[in-house]
Amino acid sequence: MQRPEAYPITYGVLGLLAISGPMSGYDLKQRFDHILAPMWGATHSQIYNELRRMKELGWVEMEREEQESRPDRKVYSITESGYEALAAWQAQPPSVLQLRDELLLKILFGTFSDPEALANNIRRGIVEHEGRLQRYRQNLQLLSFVKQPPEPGKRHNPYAASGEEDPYFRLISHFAIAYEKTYLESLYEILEFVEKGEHEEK
Amino acid sequence: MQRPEAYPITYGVLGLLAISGPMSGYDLKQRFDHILAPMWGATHSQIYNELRRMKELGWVEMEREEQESRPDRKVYSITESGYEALAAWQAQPPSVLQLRDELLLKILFGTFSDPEALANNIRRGIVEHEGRLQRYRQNLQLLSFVKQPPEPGKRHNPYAASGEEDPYFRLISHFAIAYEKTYLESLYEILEFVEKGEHEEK
DNA sequence: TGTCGCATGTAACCCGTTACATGATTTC
DNA sequence: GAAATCATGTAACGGGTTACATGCGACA
Repeated sequence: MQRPEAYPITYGVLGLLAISGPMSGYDLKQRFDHILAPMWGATHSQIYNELRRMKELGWVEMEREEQESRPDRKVYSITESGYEALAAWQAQPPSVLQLRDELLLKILFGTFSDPEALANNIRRGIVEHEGRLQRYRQNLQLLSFVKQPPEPGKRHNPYAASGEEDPYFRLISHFAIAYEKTYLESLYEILEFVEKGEHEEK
Repeated sequence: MQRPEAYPITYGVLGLLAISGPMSGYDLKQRFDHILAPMWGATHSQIYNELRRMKELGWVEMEREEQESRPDRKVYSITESGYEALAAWQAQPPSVLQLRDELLLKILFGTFSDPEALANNIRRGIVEHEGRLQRYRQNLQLLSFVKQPPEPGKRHNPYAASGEEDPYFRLISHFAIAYEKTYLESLYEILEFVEKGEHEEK
């Protein structure tokens, strides 16, 4: 079987260009961290890589934007061929979700751990996920409008162009919020158990 | 910064040996798929690799078990030095959780997708996660006793040896069930929205 | 006759991570 | 004067996946 020409991360960048309009690699990284955080992560080096790949495939175009006293911005936009590639990927069955959660792994083997150290790590996890929950809630309030100035003769996100919010972004944000709430509830429950054991130890 | 001597997957295998007792690589793969499915995945080739790594580190020992008309089983058990390594890892702050969910990615860009194809993929996701939910529930009923015959002079899971269930396994299973329920609720909600749009399209 | 389960490995590949690199401007 | 932001890249490395490899017994 031959290797695919693109990967989920590729389509992640492509899709962001589709729903949010033309952007530089730098902007894409910021957007990625806000909007795609619940489902995919990417470093800036990866994004620049995918942009090069997609340019070679003809899925995106690049326009240089000159700036004084700063490096030029390279603004990428999705092409018609890019829209087709995006829809074709979306029609394929997705790969199976694979979690990789080191905190849960440490908890599972809790019998062999120092209770205090374990409790500390659970508390760290709670702080981390409380932060995520807040950010996702802010996303809904601040970023629910995926704005995009309509350009004549070009395709664009119909919701964004009309000033409405993209309903899929709202659905995914709800998902992310529900997810974090469930995650946190479990962590609090587990912490309670570990702290009880910590107490009995003394 | 130098590379670590071991990784989460390494400790996943090591921890399984700690809570479930001596096992072959083949057994570890089966256990892994059942117990660690909610938080980490591993192929058999990876497990054999980690066993080799840990044997070199002195964290596990191997004993060959001869069998007629089948390949010999190599039974691995955790050493005292392995227990120490496990606890040391557990005391370190865990790496940040990074989700990679291709289905959510496809949904987020739903504006540009064929609604019927998208709905089909959501239905696939529902089937997948309903299956997971069932398996995690069965885990709780069938595998809640992490049995392990007590061997004199050797360390072991105190819960398993006494015939009690490991409370951490129960907590993690509860987590996994709550997680899948939340995930499914969101998928049903999203499917409803997509099907409504599908209908209006006609 | 063929596929599934048992049982253990090796080889190739690449996405994703980490570190390195550059350099101006603005903020504390 | 240090740190953060803007802005774009390259290089090295390895964990994780996929495919290849072997061979017996049981079961349909």
